[in-house]
Amino acid sequence: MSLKYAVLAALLEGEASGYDLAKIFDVSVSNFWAATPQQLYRELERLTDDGLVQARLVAQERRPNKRMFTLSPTGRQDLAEFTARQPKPTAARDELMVKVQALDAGDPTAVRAHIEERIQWAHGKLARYERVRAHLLGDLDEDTFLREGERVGPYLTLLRGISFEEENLRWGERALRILDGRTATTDRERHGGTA
Amino acid sequence: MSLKYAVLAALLEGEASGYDLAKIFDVSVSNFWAATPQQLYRELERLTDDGLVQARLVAQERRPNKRMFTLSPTGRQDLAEFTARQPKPTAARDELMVKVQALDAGDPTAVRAHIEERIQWAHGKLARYERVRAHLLGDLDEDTFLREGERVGPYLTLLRGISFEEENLRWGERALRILDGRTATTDRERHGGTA
DNA sequence: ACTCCTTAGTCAACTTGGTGAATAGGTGCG
DNA sequence: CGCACCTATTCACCAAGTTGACTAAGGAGT
Repeated sequence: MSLKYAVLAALLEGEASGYDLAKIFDVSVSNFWAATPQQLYRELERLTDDGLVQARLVAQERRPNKRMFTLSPTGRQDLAEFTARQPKPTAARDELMVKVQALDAGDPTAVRAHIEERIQWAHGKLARYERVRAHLLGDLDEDTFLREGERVGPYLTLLRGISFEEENLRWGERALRILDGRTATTDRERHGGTA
Repeated sequence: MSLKYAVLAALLEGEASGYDLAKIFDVSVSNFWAATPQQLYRELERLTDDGLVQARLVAQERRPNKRMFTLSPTGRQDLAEFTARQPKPTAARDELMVKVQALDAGDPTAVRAHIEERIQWAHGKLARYERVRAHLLGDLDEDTFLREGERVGPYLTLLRGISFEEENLRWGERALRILDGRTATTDRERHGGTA
């Protein structure tokens, strides 16, 4: 149900094509609601049928034609009503954590490598987020923007995304230290230390 | 695909019924992989058919009969291989954030209230996590456990869960301050201040 | 006595989400 | 000159998740 509203919320930024939305989702929305391009196209189709967005065909030369979508008044109101309804609790889905959970009965060095990749990934995400942040702020400083900007919503979700990735980083570093501490211990034991 | 391995990983703790697993998922696993009881029962059925878990019927008096599931050697190996494969990136699904994103075109006071609820929820989760942590540690202190415990996996995922909720708390408090700062500004403007 | 909660599970229907490929011209790189 | 990537979308299928009801018995609270 929420993909619908994630799309409507994304269209608050203005007219966009399915392709545009796919990119927007990729860089920012995916942080709290991931969706593949196919999901977006399908959802836009439905939203158009239900009159929540208006579609218009833009013929292009040297590029495929595209359909641009705008939030309709009905869509805007539906979205507003949605914000007032009680949200469902967060549903996390992190495959890495499943592997970490099973680490002791699995392949600890492989899992260690996955954690390192996750750390690299987080660095990349943070760099992209910083660019989104600069873009959102425009020429205002943060305090002014937060007090007077017309759209703090996207900034707040961005802050959540940033602290999520920072937390990923801190957790990852700690996890690596812990795992390294253990292999060190195991080595010592192997050479006849503790036992 | 990962629900399968989340279940297998949970069975590393020992034999459990579907009902037990539902509770385990509720308090700890749900943090990185949420699942409803129905999903678990279905998955256990499949895993039994595929020989990855062994099922045994336990007749009970004054309680409904139950089926207890154990990880089979094949299941254990499948799980180990899974840990070595590259994980998919995290897929977040947070309805509250969708509402926050649309906040400026929606109902800011309602969203504010949702954030407050989220904060309360996070407090509750943290309290439960502390109990899980104490249970995992047993009589060891953290350092010893992390160096010598046989199963650090569940502890590491728990740490991630704890810092996630702490981050929720910090973000929530900050978001509330920001929103309050804005209504204050709006009030001043209404009384003829800034313009 | 009545109701609600807990244990323990099953079934069916439905809604979402994910995968992979097809189409098709344009651009950039070496 | 060819190959890979970018724009832009669609189709078809398959996998996964969600909802709600139903069964059944015991215990706890009012």
